[in-house]
Amino acid sequence: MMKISISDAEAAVMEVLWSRGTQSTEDIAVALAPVQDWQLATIKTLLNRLLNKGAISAEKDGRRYLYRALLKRSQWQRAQSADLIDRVFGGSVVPLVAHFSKHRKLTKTDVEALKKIIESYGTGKGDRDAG
Amino acid sequence: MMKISISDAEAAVMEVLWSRGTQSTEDIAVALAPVQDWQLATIKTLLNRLLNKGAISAEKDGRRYLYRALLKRSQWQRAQSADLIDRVFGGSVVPLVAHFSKHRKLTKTDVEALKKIIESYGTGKGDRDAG
DNA sequence: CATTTGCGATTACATATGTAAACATTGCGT
DNA sequence: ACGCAATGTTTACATATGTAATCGCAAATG
Repeated sequence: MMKISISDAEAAVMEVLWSRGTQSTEDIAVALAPVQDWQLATIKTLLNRLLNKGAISAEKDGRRYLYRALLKRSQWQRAQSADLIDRVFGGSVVPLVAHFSKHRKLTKTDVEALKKIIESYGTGKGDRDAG
Repeated sequence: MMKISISDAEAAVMEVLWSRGTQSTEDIAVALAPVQDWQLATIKTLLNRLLNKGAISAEKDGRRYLYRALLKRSQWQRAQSADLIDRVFGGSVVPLVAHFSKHRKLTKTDVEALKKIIESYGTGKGDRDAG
């Protein structure tokens, strides 16, 4: 299982597939319009690159194609996190959280949420995916 | 204060300056030798790019230069973190930690450390930098 | 003083990425 | 059946990045 790595622009397209499921090029263009000032051509290019990388699949639907994410969002998030943690913080989440804490980037809600996560850690309360 | 963005290879060089302080090209080469299979020329290129980006400064020392990091490691870590959190997790650390938790990537020690951080959060125990 | 040589500066070149235009194909409407 | 419009495919081109080689100059050396 080769590691798929996608670029930022490509991730924007994936985001649409992740949140809206199977979509046509047009659908994606519509979904991205409010956030990305891209020509349709650009989206076509990105879809192609994603296809080549194996991050998405295409299934014919009449004249056009419907695209579906193969790479899962959680896979991607995990890879991105691991990458950051390794590259920037020497392999542990702790310095990252410490960093946020130190710079007062945690809201009251964040702290509460983190407490819950930490407290329930190891008690089997957290669900785990198939990985 | 413009935002400086450095590449991965450049970060490897910064890492040396951050951990060892002011260094000459040779020093850097020596420090990197065990981890990066680079020619001296490569390091020279990277130092130049870092200079242009304003991430480091150079001070003459006889025939050579001594380089010093201008961009602080914490600045960089903060920028990288913010970037990841925004790009991948919608702006909050919580999903990231949750993610790590879910995938059992937290060691016992991590959990303890996180508890401390969370508990002391807001009590003024954490120091803050000059912003 | 002429020559060698250690360094920084300049130039090079491939791949990835952002961003698109041009081209090709094929199903639709008339 | 034929031409047009919608879609996908190919080609394009600039910038960033990884990775170096080469050039040019100042300093050390004989």
